[in-house]
Amino acid sequence: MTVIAPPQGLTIAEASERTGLTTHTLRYYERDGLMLRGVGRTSSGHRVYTERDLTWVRMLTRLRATGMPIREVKAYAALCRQGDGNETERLALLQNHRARVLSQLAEVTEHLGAIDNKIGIYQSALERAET
Amino acid sequence: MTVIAPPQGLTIAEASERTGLTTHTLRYYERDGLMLRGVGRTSSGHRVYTERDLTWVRMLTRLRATGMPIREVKAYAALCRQGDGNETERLALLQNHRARVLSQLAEVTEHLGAIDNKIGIYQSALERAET
DNA sequence: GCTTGACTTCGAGTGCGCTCGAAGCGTCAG
DNA sequence: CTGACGCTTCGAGCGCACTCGAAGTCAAGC
Repeated sequence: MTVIAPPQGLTIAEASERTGLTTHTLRYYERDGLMLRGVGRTSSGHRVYTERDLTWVRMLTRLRATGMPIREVKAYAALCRQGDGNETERLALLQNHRARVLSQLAEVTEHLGAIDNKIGIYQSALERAET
Repeated sequence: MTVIAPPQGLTIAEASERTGLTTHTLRYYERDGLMLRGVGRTSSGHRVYTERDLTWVRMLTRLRATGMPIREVKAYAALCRQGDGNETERLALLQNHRARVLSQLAEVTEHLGAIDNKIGIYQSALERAET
């Protein structure tokens, strides 16, 4: 019967829809300690997602989408959870990640260039064949 | 006792060194049908890698490094193995892959931008803190 | 008051791509 | 002749990130 999300809160189904993650994955992330804090519950135990939760999930999604392993996201979440005073560590973690992503982008781009060459070879072979 | 590579051939250890793949991985690729043709053997059954084999392994590495799944590499290998006449399919496969890689690059780049913003925020927060 | 269905927890299962270990053999230095 | 080494095959195991299924609960509509 459609759980009514309490004022300002979203059900897990709504959170799923807005983040593009499945409800399974959202629960898994919470279980695994990737959320900033445990997600709130209604009196009946249903999850209530706030906008802050969604904002965090979106950040988390960016980290994951750029290849940060779960365990490192977890470490970052732990730092944020701890509160003020460790900004230097958080910054270092993100900069580290940034460097890795950049070098991976460069690598992929280089490989792509070689693949493009191959594509070019097939294309001109086919052109020659059809004349 | 150091297997003497036959004229123009390389042992799996040498192939490993030149490709950066472990001998385990090289054997696994062959087992799994990713090689163009089975790698040659000496009379005693040891693998003999030719330059052509290495060239193929390097292509294969590029495909893998850009995220092509093993099963698709296998499909591409099968097309090449089949010989002339399916260049259109090979081209389509590569172009398809190229498109996926490009959109993935774009996505990662976009996420990276957001992460960069976060980094900027931490940096200016830290600067403000130390004055 | 009963059915419905979206939620809950828990733990097991899946797919991918390696990665590793065990057991055996062939060749050569000593 | 012996021992060591580097290969061989085969099959099992692993790490990651989900993904799924089962069994139960709870609130609302009929």
